[in-house]
Amino acid sequence: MKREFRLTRSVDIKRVRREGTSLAHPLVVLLHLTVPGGQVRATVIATRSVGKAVQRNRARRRLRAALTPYLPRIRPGTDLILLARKPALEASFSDLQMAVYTLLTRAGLLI
RNA sequence: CAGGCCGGCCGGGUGAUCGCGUCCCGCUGCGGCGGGAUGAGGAAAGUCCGCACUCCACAGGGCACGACGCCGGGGAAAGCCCGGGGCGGGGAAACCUGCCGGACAGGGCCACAGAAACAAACCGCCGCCCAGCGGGCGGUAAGGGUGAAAAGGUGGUGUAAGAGACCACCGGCGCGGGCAGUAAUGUCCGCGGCCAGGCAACCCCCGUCGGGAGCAAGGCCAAGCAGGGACGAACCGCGCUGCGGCGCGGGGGAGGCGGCCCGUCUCCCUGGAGUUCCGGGUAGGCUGCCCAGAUAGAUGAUCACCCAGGCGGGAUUUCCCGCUGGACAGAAUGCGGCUUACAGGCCGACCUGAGGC
RNA sequence: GCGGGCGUCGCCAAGUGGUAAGGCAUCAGCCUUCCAAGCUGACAUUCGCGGGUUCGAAUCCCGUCGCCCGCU
Repeated sequence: MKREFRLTRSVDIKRVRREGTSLAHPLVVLLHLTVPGGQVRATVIATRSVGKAVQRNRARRRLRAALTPYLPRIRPGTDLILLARKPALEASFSDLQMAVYTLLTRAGLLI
């Protein structure tokens, strides 16, 4: 995932968490917010509840890898956050990808 | 060969497809594109000790507080490393492991039990007296009993009974000396008094060291806003004066000084330094910051084969087949240590047992 | 990255060198026709865990694990 497509600003992330819509799945939670004008920006968060540093990094990397193929198909002007849950560590990669796809579809973000 | 023990090292490899950070080169329609190089650990971890570095004006003295404490060497330093010494614990052995200034400087504590816990007579023993199958006074720490702990052990002399009271040997302590060792210390000889607890991971005393905070330290830039209330030292002397003030000295106030005092520095003394309360604004960038160097955090995803290892089956001396399968863990200023976690494997030294030559 | 604090029964907790209070909950019994209340009794061989100091440790020292709070 290129830096261009990343949601990096602390304020932006706080805004999505505050004003965005959230959708839950056993493996991952999706938060998204429509922001006029911009391109797609996304980030992955794994909190301490997922595990220690190794587990958190691993969860983030796998989720990022699962999300990347869908980026070109997401409606522009969307900020989104993927929040890793603990079972995401044990899940297979195809299950992770399926979970991300399901969430994006339910949110109506795919074009 | 089996088991153990010590030290050191490694801690998957190759390839394919899709991707990421940083740097360099080239092209560019400035959005990028192409090529190349490079990209986690022995503990990166816990944050337990140090140091560099930065700010607190300088980092000064004393108190307080904290850490450390056998000897020698290494080290910038350290609750660090190496070697050695003493006392203790474990093991058959190789070896592993705990502790280490002072208890006549002083204070405190030692529950229960026990007569008594640092000063002592409950039973017993002995003497005398009352007098009688008991009691009183005195002597006695050898015996009994209590306890984690109660005036060194054995034998003798001695005595009313006893006791280092005295003697011999042994153990311990102190002093003096010889020898070995850089030293801690060891060992031998002589002398002494016979020697009255323990705990300083309780306070404490002695010695050594430590000023405080920490890269969210700190520096620069940009953006933004709105101020208000309370407290607050009566200054004094001298000199200059263009009469508005200014300078010097003393006194006082506030702060640096994050525990206190001294000392010291800065600012201020009535259009006022500053302290404090309420309210308002900001939550960005660059730097510090690295031959990995991010700034919500790059080294990943998927797969194949191989290599260790484990299990099962068939041959049974090395062979074949199938399944399984690689730990602990992810840099955020850098470095030196400590501690803790860790599948499996390699190398070397040593100990014990069994067998062969 | 850094600074500080707390772990005692299922829950809330006292105890800071001498053998672990108390309340709620739970269980058993009494009372009641039954329930509740009340009364009586039971309930911590590991004080988060592992070592050490001490005659003796929840308490003192060292290490370790978990949780909480604060700092841009």
